Amino acid sequence: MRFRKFSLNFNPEFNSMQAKEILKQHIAKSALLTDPEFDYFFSHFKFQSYTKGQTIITEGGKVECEYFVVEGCLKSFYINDDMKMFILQFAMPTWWASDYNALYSREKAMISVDCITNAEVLSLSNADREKLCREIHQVEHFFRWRTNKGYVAAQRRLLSHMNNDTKKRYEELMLQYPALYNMVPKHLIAAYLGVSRETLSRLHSS
Amino acid sequence: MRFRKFSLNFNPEFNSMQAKEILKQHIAKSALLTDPEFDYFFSHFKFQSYTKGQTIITEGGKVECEYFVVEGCLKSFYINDDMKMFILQFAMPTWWASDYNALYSREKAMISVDCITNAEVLSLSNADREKLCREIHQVEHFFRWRTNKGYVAAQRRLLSHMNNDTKKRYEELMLQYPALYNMVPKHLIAAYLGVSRETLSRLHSS
DNA sequence: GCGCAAAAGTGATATACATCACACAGTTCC
DNA sequence: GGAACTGTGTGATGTATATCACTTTTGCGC
Repeated sequence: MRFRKFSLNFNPEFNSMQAKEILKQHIAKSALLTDPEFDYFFSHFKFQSYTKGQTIITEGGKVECEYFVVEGCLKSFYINDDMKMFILQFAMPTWWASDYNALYSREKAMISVDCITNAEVLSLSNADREKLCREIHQVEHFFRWRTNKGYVAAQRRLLSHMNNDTKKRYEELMLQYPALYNMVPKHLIAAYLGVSRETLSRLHSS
Repeated sequence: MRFRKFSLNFNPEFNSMQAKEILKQHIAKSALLTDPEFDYFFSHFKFQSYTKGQTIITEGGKVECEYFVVEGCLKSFYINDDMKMFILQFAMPTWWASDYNALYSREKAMISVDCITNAEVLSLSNADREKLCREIHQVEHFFRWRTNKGYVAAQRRLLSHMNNDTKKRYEELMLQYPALYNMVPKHLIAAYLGVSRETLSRLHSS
């Protein structure tokens, strides 16, 4: 039997209503919104389907939105002058992705975002986020907590990068996201760890 | 003439009123508070003086506060099992420092904070921050923006670490904070860059 | 000013990782 | 089923950086 290694893991039945429920549960973890408040909040999101390989944010372009992943897997990445790619984040369901510097500072994107698998996302524009934050105190609260979580995670990853060798960082990543192993090609995992694909490959044999 | 390389850069006249003004200017950049609101906000801070070498947050201990630097320079750092130190942040005037994971999650500190020079800080407890965020919407707004800035900076630094060699990262740091060169010993700069002091030393000769 | 301790520089050697080159396996598409 | 492409494994070699050991310089208390 043929084993589809990079299975799409994609449910075509997915729709906006299920997405709404997933976002609702997600928000509820750190903010208290009444049902009407949440409905109003949700009305600012656009439900969007992307196919594997599609680009959502392009380096050098404008960034208008941030994206809440409902299904599938995105990556946000940077490509340097030697065309080498570095992955900042794999965005799995209930994760958010964007180029936050570009988004907040109205600058051109330095970071790209694209789809590793087919994906369903909810997009929210910068203008609408700021509007919602102004209008609903608890929304501002939610975004403060979410950003704080991201900040702590980024610091932790930086520390891990300074402190640990490739093998240790790889094991950490697999412990945190076991699903990645069969979902994304190894050279992308290498690009996340910041090593060459060859070095990553050799880890298994040692 | 003897040149005091690690000058204290310390103004004994500094007092709570000047600190208040510095904090006010800092907040005003991203939030709009009325004077009474700011006075109320400020009333939750404690003005504290520390001397060079004093520890503010100890690894393994409780973390109750975050610290706004008014004068001097702090460092937040992690020490690994081999007793090697990694510096997460140099905190200069108008910067904030704490172990944000421990502070938000009520866990024990993994990160320490101490004083590179004599320092004047304003401390704010976690409980008071949350209270103020609840009571004054603009305060929550301020902390969202501040945290977002930190998040973007941490991501940028992670990228720089994956992308650039030591020399480039050193030059970046010196460009961003020229004052550090004469303010902190070189082995601390090495600990920030994540390289050995020997390697940093050899950069100059090449 | 003297003496100790902390900081900084330097040489020799070891090592993790990058890079280049190539083989081959798996997937996709006609 | 075969071609083309993408992904993966592996050997040989080069290089940046760590580590260890030692010396020199600087800062600071007495």
